[in-house]
Amino acid sequence: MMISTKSRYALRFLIDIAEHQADGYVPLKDVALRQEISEKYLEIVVKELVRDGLLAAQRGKGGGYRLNRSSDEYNIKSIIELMDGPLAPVACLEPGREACPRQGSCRTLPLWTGLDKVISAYLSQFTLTDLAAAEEI
Amino acid sequence: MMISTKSRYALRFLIDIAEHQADGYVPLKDVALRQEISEKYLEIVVKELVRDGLLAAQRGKGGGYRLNRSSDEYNIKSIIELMDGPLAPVACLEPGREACPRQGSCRTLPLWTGLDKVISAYLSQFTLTDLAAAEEI
DNA sequence: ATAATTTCCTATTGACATACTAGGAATATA
DNA sequence: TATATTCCTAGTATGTCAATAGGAAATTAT
Repeated sequence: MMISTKSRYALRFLIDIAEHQADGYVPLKDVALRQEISEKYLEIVVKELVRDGLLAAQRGKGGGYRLNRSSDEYNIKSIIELMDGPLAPVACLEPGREACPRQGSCRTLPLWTGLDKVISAYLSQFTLTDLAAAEEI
Repeated sequence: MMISTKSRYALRFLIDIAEHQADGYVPLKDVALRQEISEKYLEIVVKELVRDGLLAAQRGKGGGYRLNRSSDEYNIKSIIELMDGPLAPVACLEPGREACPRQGSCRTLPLWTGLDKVISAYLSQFTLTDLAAAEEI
């Protein structure tokens, strides 16, 4: 398993907001109830989404969260990378990493590079809109 | 990062054996030296490969390991699953798991199912032969 | 036979990340 | 002013991963 609970919760939170923000700010409590996720843990997840500008937050009574942009501007790959860090299947492919000394002769590197491409390409093609709307992708 | 050190070492071990077994049994020590992997840890990895019939082992002086079949009969996906367990990107897709109660309404499930397919399809298409031979895949 | 080599077996450990909990402060509205 | 909500800091339990340690069993080369 490679996609963390944090990423999965973040996606479900964003989708839930996308589906309910028509009525104004959506309180975290409501999402936690609908999605059956611990409020306290969800707070931690959502904090990062706010900090990175994906969500607008409003404190106090009547407050909550709403999306900062239209839902087709939220790329799925970006969201996951925001929560989990690089999607690279092996450490030596993570960005900002010094080159592995075995790189030249490594028989497995091309395999991992290809896998990385396939995963990135797949996740890059979807946005929140796709997930909120679709029964099937 | 999703591919464990165990899987990566297993692949490198098998490839190394494939490239050197012409001379007879290949001792673990030699592979560990060439691949710069801790002998003791490699033992643990290799033990599983033997137990599952991928490798034949010969004890004592002049002993070591060799492949049990021809190298194009070693599927990469199978090897990784042997070491790491299911490749499913999320727990709810792991085989032998009771169905998630939210399954019907889950907005993210199709995403994970699709990702799982893409990863499986990619890794299924290669064998040890491809890795041992290829500079590029 | 014997020494050397090699696999096999059991146990332990340190480090780290993940998922989650707890309590309350700050803020805004009804 | 009461209430509802986000925000902030801290702590914790659990588990997994990668690696180490020490030696027993087996087999061969000499």
